[in-house]
Amino acid sequence: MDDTTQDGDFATRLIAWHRKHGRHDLPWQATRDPYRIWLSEIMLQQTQVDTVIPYYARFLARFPDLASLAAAPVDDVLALWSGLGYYARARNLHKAAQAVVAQHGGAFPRRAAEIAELPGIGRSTAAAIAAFAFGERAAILDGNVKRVLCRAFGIDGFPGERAVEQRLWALAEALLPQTGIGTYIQAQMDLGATLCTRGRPACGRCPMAEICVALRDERVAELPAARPKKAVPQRHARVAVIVADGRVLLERRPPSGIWGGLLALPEVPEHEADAARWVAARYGLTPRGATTLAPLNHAFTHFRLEITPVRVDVAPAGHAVADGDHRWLALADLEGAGLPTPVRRILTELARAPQEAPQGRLAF
DNA sequence: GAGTCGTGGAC
DNA sequence: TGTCCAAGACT
Repeated sequence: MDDTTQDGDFATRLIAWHRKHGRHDLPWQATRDPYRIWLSEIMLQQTQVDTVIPYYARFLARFPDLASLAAAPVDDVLALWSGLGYYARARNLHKAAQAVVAQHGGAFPRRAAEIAELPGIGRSTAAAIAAFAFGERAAILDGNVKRVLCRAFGIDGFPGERAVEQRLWALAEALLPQTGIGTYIQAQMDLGATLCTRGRPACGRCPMAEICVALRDERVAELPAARPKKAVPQRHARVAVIVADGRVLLERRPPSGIWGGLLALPEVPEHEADAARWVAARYGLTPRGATTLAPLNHAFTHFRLEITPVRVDVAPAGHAVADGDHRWLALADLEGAGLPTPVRRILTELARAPQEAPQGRLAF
């Protein structure tokens, strides 16, 4: 089939549908400010709209414009990102803001090709920003568009595969209307998010029903093709909950890897049998007792992690090891810190019942 | 090209 | 409870 000509007025159908049935009241739709559009696109990467909305509002309240973001310490940015996941997005956002100030005099670049040079912005996100903020005629290819195109045009193969993705990009480019790009792109996203959904698509109300290959061939449920399955490994970690004077010791994680750059509970090396002795040796603290707490499970996309917290009460000792990569966090002050979700859960429970009797076995 | 990177919603 | 994956990018 010729993707470039047999489009059945794809864009025309989509835009007409969007006028009546699209989403028009999302918080980032009321502006053409590239900063606000950019922020929304980054937060929405691999993240659903309902999850983003409160983060978006808090972030803009603290950083109303690009200059304020560029001038802020990265820890403040990470704190506002805490719980949203994919923290490299926050670090790249911060870096990109500084790059715009340094290289573009604070004015956000207007063309998709330039926008894509900024850290954390790939081809699809750059196109979305350029289209929404500046009306550039550029194609996006996110999860929604992939799903809609695979179904409407009956495209086989896993969309993450190179050849399939190239074909989808070409198709997305070919389908672009001459005008009304911003509306068209929003319409694509809305169709995928509200109607051509993964689970139960509402084909009865779909503007593409007359031309949809998957619907015609009764292949809606099998398109797009599923990701090839892989075994998800199970990992284990012990973390030290070092408590002194109602405060807990946090340690910054390495810049790359899981929870990169975030403050988190120190991870006890696997070969260390005695967590308390390790704490004494590593931090120069004086343990008064250690208790293994109830383990908790955290599921990532690509592995499972069982976290066993070991509470180590130590003598105050002037709160040693306080530097840029360590921080004694008061349990009463959990909200402001940029913490991974499991760490926040552990500490919230600790703050709720700090004197609670040990739940697990004693470490020594 | 295949791994890595978080979290929560949907089923 | 498990499985899949969402407005992807980077290495």
